[in-house]
Amino acid sequence: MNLETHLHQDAFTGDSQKLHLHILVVARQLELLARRILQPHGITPPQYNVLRILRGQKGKPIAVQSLAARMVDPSSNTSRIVDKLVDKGWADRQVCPTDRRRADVSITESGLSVLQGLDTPMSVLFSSTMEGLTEGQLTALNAGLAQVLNSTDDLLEQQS
Amino acid sequence: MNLETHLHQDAFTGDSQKLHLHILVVARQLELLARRILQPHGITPPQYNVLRILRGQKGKPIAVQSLAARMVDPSSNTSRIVDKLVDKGWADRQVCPTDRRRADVSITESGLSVLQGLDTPMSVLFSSTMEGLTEGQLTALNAGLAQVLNSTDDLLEQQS
DNA sequence: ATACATTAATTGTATCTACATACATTTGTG
DNA sequence: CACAAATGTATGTAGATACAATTAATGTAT
Repeated sequence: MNLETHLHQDAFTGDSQKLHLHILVVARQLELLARRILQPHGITPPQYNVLRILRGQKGKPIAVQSLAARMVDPSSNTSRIVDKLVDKGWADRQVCPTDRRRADVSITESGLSVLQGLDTPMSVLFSSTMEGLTEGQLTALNAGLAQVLNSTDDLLEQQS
Repeated sequence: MNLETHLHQDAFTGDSQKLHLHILVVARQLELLARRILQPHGITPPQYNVLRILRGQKGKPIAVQSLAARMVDPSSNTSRIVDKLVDKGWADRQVCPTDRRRADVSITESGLSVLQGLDTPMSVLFSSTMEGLTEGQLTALNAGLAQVLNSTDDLLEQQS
């Protein structure tokens, strides 16, 4: 099923607009698929994202703002996402000794084991959604999106 | 700025995961840019999406469910999005004469003129975000994402 | 015709998000 | 040291979203 069929639309005004829509639609689908996997475990995609970052710290605590900078969706609500994780016992938060404004966040054993159970289904998701692509296409797509990311970063920076 | 820098991360576990993240991050950026344009006019991205679909109907009314099928984000809240548009006088809703369960939605003159004012900035957005790409890259990206869309459609259908 | 299932849209509810703001702490400057 | 500015986090609030349940109209089978 192509984009036209997916959106029940005949054509688009240009390849740029089509790519724009393609990116939005596919992102939406990927998030939906991830949600289906995470939901039974009581985790939302942003929560999963934060847990992954925490695990990547390999024990080293991280400040909330650094966490936000590493997230796919760097909203201003990282505090509340961390709240949820702490409530569930998957993360630990304590005041940073050297700068008491900061909150050091780290993952707990329980958080690690939840993540571990998700590793396989999530990596199966990654590969199965991309399995129709050749290695060359994968590289080309990543390169192209890197270029778009460049443009959007510029445009966003230029506004702020 | 590449994805690694953007997410403050060193590497990814594979090209599939990287592409997955690329798509999510770029989609997020594109939506943010669109939001900046739409916000001063009091329109949200989903509302804009619906208005565009209504205009594409060229006067022919459309049912809420068909509207939902054509949206980028086919959430179950199309009713409430239409509510907002009707409240602002941009859309019109009336009971379908042949099937009174259905609600026929159409765009108003006022809605058309709001859209018209957004056409230029939005198409500038489309082209400026994609301007770093060659025509060939655009085509390749669209083809690649069409392939991914295929896979995600399959996976989602298979679940439901 | 009546009962039952199906379809279309809306509504309820909890959660999540955006954006602005508040509060505490730290840093820089005279 | 005093004091303004900047920084890090948390919260208040309105609006949006996900998912389930509900209402209303139509289709279908006996």
